[in-house]
Amino acid sequence: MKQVAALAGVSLSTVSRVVNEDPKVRADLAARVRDAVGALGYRHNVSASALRRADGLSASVGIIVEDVSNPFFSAVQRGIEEIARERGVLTLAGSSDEQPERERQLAEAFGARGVDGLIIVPASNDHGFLLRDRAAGVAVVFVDRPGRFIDADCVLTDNAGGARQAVEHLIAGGHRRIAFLGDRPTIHTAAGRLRGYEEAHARHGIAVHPALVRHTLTHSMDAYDATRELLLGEAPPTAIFTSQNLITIDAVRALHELGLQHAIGLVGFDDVVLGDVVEPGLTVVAQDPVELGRRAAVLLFARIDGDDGPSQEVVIPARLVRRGSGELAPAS
Amino acid sequence: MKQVAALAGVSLSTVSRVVNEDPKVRADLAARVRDAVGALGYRHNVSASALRRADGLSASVGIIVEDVSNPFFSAVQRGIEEIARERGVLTLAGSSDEQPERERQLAEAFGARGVDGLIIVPASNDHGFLLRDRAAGVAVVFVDRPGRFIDADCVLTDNAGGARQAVEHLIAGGHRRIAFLGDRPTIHTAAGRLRGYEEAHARHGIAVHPALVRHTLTHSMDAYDATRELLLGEAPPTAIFTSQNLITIDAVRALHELGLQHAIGLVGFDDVVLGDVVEPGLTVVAQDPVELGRRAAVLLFARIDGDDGPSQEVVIPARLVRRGSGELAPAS
DNA sequence: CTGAAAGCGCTTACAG
DNA sequence: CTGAAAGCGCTTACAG
Repeated sequence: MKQVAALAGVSLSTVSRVVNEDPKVRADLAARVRDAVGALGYRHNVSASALRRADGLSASVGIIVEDVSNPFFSAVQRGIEEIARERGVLTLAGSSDEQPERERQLAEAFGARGVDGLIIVPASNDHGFLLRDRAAGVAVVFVDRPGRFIDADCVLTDNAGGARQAVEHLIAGGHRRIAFLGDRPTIHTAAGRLRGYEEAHARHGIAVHPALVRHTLTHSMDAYDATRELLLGEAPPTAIFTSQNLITIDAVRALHELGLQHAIGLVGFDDVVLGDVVEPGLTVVAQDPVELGRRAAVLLFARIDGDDGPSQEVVIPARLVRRGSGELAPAS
Repeated sequence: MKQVAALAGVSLSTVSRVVNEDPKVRADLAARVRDAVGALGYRHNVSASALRRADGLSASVGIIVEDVSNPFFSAVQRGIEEIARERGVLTLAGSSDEQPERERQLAEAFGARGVDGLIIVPASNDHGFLLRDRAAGVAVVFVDRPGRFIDADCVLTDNAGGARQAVEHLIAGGHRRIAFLGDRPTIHTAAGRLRGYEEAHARHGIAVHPALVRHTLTHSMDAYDATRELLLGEAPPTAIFTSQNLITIDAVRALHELGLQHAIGLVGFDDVVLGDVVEPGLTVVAQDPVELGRRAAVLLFARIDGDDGPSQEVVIPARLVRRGSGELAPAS
């Protein structure tokens, strides 16, 4: 910037004003500065700028998801990026891998880079550590799951409602022995979906069979193994509700290998690529992850712009998509 | 930091040294500083630090891919993150949407935030604009496709070799009329895969039928429509080579809707979720996108660490995975 | 080993 | 409208 000022024959202040598009600069001076910028290949240093500027904004936000390569979360990330892009805001992204410690480290690292806000898919069960960041002026919005021990905006899918819908759909089809395959029950979404599963049973006066409820299917083949065990064991279910995209994929794989895909009902939470092509087609309760991301970003930028109203909880409904696997009648 | 110094009763210099883990600070002073840091909830400002520090490093790198929500690119991003994480380096990510202008803007925006390096999936056909960033000390590595008009490291899949393998596999199965469904031919990967398709034909003395070669299938239903047109037209192909994940998915969908999935051979470039469950299973030439990302990151950090050897081109082979769709004999 | 001072690249009252 | 000066939060020679 110093060089630009020298070449243009103006002061640093003037260069700064031109770079920041202050309209009060005389046209000919501005033109000279812009020429110098071009000639020198000057690059504005946003970090240095943020250091001194009144609002302290760095025009960047941090995103913490469970795993950037999970299609669900990468779609959330994409939704955030779309809104951020309109404002010229950049996104930093990191994967917590569902580890509280890693989540904390990422939040801290983002904070240390001066992000204006943080959009977080919670991994830990205490987000008190974010209070400090917020006190330092960092906006915080949670997405997919609410934060804990902190009052902040969040954008959620109606997990219980979606799961209830899925399971009631199976019940309406005549199923009475419906298995539940879930992630760690400590995860908010997993808990909500389990609740929906139970509510659906309760509404129809059907008992939940504890042996059919399987949790903590977190690793690559867990749900595959659980599906096999359930189906090959005694008193197998006539239908399965898989409560998450990766679990659905594993279960479908197991069903196909056992040749039971036309015999056992299946509804999954989250849509899955090729879900319409597999036979039978996959009946799912679909979320809209891009929309989840967009809404979270809108909320975040409202806070960055100074909105200090009470915190909001946005709930987005899930949509039942019938494709065949959920419309199979029980064998008996 | 000033407050920390005051509370600990030491100078700013000492606080800075402790924060940067300089071992030459007396233990009791260091302890006092750390206590003060804890008590005050002090957060280190990495941007301000980078401004003054000798190496000028911000411990962040920028990633530009076509679309962060495409499973292929999100896996690349994940691979980069894994390597970056080991070094405590953060990743900024953005989608170019295959638009040169957008790619340039992202690179500039990342540069303005002082990233130490850039990993780019090229969208434009002239990366001369990066020369300026590089002169300013920003390392550059390309991934998936090479950059143009700039001498830089890149990590590529063997596109021509993989495509050749795929098409020769179909030829070995008896196919002579093999369609090619591709992205914009200006994209390096698409061009390489087309070349492999042509080479496979040439090696076996088979003529390529221009009517079976379809390009620029960039939008959501393009490949679906193209598949229908080819199959419902006169002189349809007996097999299809789809040169990219999204195109494969569209083509499979069209095949299934036409009920031709067991009649028409198919090999796709890129693996696809549920590709083993669909019937017939999808034969693909699989890339390893996570590895692509990892290798690119390793190369980038070597440059950041000062490696100024000649630029490298790393080529990773693609792997044929037989699952059924590529082993279908031609109908005639 | 520690501290006072200069300065990284920038913005912003404050005069003029 | 423009410029000189102070200062954002930090690091780093330089003395001591």
